[in-house]
Amino acid sequence: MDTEAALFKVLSDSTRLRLAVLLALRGETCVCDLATALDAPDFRISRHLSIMRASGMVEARREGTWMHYRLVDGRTGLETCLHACFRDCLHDHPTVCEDLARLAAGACRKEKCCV
Amino acid sequence: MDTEAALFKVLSDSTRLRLAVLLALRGETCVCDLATALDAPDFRISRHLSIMRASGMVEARREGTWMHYRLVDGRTGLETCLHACFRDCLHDHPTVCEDLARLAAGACRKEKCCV
DNA sequence: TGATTATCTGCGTGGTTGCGCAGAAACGCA
DNA sequence: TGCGTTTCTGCGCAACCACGCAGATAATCA
Repeated sequence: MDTEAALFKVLSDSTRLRLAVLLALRGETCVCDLATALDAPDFRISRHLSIMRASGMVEARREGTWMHYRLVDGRTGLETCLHACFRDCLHDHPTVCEDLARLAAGACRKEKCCV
Repeated sequence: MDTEAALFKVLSDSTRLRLAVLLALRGETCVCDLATALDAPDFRISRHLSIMRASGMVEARREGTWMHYRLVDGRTGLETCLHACFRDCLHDHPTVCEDLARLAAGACRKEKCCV
């Protein structure tokens, strides 16, 4: 049961939970866009993503200077169920809506990122 | 989003996660039976239940010396979804099965409890 | 090579967490 | 009131965690 508790622990921080929901809704996204979305310093986003990566929840793909993160497909029933929770129960959460709005407004200003 | 993260935080400890799943599967159960099920000292169970109670996840009902705890009906989509996870994804988890077996073997030896 | 941009990481700090022990509280009963 | 049972709680301790800062690393381009 430690494995399952560890999964919940990863989601027990609001920064990481917001990242997980964003990745579930938007798919692959780069660090700078995630930092814009959450209005948080990039090193904080990066550190939380590395925690999520170590737990196996997300994977990373490098493209030039940019790192693109994405949610790994659920490998257990619990993981799959939680991903569904992200999409179905949290997609209209005020904070998530704000995050998405900031992302839409601020992303891709750096032209070569996330095209 | 802090509210939702706090919900995950409650479940991020394996003792509390086991308690939540047990209560989801068995319904109302008293502290001594939960301590038997998890094979853990009663004061530890009690403390974790008080954390779950403070978060609004469980409610308690006193009956003489015994305290019976039960999962509160989900009041948000997320809570309801998580309860479904407990029942659908974790009911056959080895640890949960062991907990249920200990409970079946050891419960109600104290005749007046949980009849 | 050197500058620039994007991302990551070592470090110190303050705050939180779960633990066991021991004892307290709540209740029933003689 | 006094005893036994069940449950809860104050305390001290060791481990963990998220934070910001500052600097390192990685890749691109002039």
